[in-house]
Amino acid sequence: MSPGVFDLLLRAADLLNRDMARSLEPVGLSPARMHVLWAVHHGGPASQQRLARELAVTPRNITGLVDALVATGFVTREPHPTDRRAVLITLTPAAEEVMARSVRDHAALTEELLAVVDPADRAALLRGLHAVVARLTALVDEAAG
Amino acid sequence: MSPGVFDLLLRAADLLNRDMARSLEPVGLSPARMHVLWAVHHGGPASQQRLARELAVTPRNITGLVDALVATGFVTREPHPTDRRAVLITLTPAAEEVMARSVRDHAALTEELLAVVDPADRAALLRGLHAVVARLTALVDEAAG
DNA sequence: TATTGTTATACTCTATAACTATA
DNA sequence: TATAGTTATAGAGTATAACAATA
Repeated sequence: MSPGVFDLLLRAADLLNRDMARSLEPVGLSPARMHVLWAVHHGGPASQQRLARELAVTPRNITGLVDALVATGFVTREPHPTDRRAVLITLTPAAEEVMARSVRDHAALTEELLAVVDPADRAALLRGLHAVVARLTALVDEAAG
Repeated sequence: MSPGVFDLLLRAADLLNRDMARSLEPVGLSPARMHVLWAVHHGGPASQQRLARELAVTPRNITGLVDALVATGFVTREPHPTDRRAVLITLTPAAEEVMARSVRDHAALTEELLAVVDPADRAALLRGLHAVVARLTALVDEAAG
């Protein structure tokens, strides 16, 4: 029996993580820190609480990631306009540049991956992946309560 | 524009990792340790060098994972029959049980995921994933040298 | 009283470098 | 001289619990 959806997705996951870690390394960013930048880039300046919710991680964890991103010049902690307890995590120009390049690389890889798929299979592949991701999302949400 | 292959794969990867971590937790296994058990289960008793190569990780890292698996009763270090420098990592009955259940869960999830895909799309989905994984493998291998 | 972020502490995974015992 | 594994050290990511400041 050839590998099923599960095996293929697992393998793809591993490879994607490897590839992303490799491409981030020269910029001095880890996957976890990139994830924070990505969340701020889509979604705008965010409180650490919001980031914790979006990355499904503890607030304490965000404190550490933001500390590192501040130290390396990718984000700043700005005062929240209406809540003096909170901060607004904001991207620096350096981070905006990284994100712009990331979006381009991202699009290039999407094209490259789709290019190796038989044109007749492309629509079905995307539909199938959508369905699978939706089911997985439901499973995980359900388990998380 | 709806999400492309890349986004869908990334999302699926994240969800799969979450789901696997969740299902392993009650058994007292982390993803990295499970990965070791999996490599020994398929492939038979292994030296730590072989495991390091298969998991693409340093030998020192394997020492730590094996230490933890020995301490929790999932593997034993047996003497290598012909090389007195090496050891053979072997699964305990407890680990064999865990693996048997894992294989069942694995098959169940594969079926469950495929079930939500339109039957007319299934073959194309598998072909497409195969092609994408092959391309990703080539990209990563090429980058690794 | 509830929420935002931080200090304190700890565990897991990972890496490099130096060392030992054996090949 | 090269290989298998370990000791020593370090850093990143993650978690819980207790605490301060503010809402």
